[in-house]
Amino acid sequence: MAELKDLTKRSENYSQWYNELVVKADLAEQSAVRGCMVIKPYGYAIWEKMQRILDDMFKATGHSNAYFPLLIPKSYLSREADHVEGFAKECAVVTHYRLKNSSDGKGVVVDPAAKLEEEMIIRPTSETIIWSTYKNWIQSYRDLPILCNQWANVLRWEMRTRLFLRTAEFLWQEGHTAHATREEAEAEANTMLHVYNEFANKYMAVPVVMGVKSANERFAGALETYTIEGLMQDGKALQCGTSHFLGQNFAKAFDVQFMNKENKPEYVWATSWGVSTRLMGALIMTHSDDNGLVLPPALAPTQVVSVPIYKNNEQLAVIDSKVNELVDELTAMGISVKYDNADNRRPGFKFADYELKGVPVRLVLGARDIENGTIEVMRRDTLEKITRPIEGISDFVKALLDEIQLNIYHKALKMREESTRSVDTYEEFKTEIEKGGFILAHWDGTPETEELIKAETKATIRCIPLAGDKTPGVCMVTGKPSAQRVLFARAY
RNA sequence: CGGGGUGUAGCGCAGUCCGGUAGCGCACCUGGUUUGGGACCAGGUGGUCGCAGGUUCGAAUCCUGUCGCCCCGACCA
Repeated sequence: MAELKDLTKRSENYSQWYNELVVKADLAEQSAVRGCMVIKPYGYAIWEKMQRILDDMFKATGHSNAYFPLLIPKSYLSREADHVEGFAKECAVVTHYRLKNSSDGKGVVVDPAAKLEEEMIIRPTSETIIWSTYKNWIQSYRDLPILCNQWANVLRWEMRTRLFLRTAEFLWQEGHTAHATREEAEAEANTMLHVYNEFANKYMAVPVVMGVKSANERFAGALETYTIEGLMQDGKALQCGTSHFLGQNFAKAFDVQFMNKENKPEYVWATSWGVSTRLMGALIMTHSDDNGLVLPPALAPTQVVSVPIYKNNEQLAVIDSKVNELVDELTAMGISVKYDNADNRRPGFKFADYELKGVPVRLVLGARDIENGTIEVMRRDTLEKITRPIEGISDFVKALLDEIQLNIYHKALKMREESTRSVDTYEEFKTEIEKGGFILAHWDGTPETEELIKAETKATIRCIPLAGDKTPGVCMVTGKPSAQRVLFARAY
């Protein structure tokens, strides 16, 4: 049972609030292993729901799951120049395959005789191992497309870590597809961006902006990186998912050619795309409040919790039978419901605990309600309590869950819209960026200008939005022409 | 790798300046009364004070060394 001390207020120290919430809501904790995280059962249950929905969406768009090795020979990583440069600084390396007893009799040491001829990298991402494999799978245009996804863990040796947002090891899915034409690969990258967009908006209730990354922020080895960007409650942006058009870079690096319909050899076109347990961070930082987690009904492991209030066993027996009926009804409607009649916690404790855990709806039934034929309904998003006739309560709860899902989305969307503004001068930009949020501004399209802005303000271009205002203008820094406004923010 | 903190019960901390029987809150256990928003009363369990030396009659406290962790920065999804 979680310890139910009050959380730090969000407004006082957002980072501290976030960390406490993750730990106290029983989602995850820091492991003793450097930079790594233990995802606890409650947190994992949410991740599993995300996985299941995403997996269905991938299948619906024609993809299949597969699995590739954790270890990547060092030479593979260096085949693609940009790729190795992007990841080299954060790779864990396996150099030996055996331990032996220490000569002083205490513990074990690495056996120097067991040095690997070629070191292995623990995958930071799987493009290289997968493309070395795809080489053997592809001879003809008839072998294409290959549409694979894998659910896996990856390791990036980060300097500083934060639960869910940046951990050394993290869980994710990575899709890796191979196509016969450029158009098809570009369409695939675009399709998956939209899958992520739908998932974030519809299921996570996290409004995101779809866009293209600038060259500086592009994935190492990609020709184009598409992204969904969210805005957290503290005004910082969070990259929630990316989809990359890789062109023929990896096909060339791993010499993956196929015979096209004209019987001519051609390099394969590629995409990769991924979302990670970082989405858990996005979920937490978008909706939660000072009472704890607020979960969208679509992802809440428990959507409804029922708590009885009674003075003696006779009363409890009556309430039990009434609630059990209700539980059956709700379960039959596909709603996950928990009846907590454990008598080792008092009602007030349970209320606070389920609020901390973000359960969307709470039903309270007491002797008073039994007499009146009523039940108390509390919704987590607004914390409003109402007492209603118990008759027809299942339908009411089902509708309420849908309403909560929409309400938290609109609340987050409203917050984002209020935190998004356009500026035209660099001076104004410098003032506004201090207040947090998204800023739309003109940029001349050069990496140099972007770097200057980053160095002076810590703000980066989150993306060049796909939708919205496409009016040209002039760069706020250099005065050179700009095709459209781009989205700036300080980011996690 | 730089700058700043910190290490005392499962967790959060006081005690360290000025050496003298190791404490508080939470959690946990037992019994009772309670139960419509984080219960109360009584009793109880639990700590080689990060580690190693030194000074002293006596060290959580002073000295020396060492290790770990946290925060800020560089790096980054």
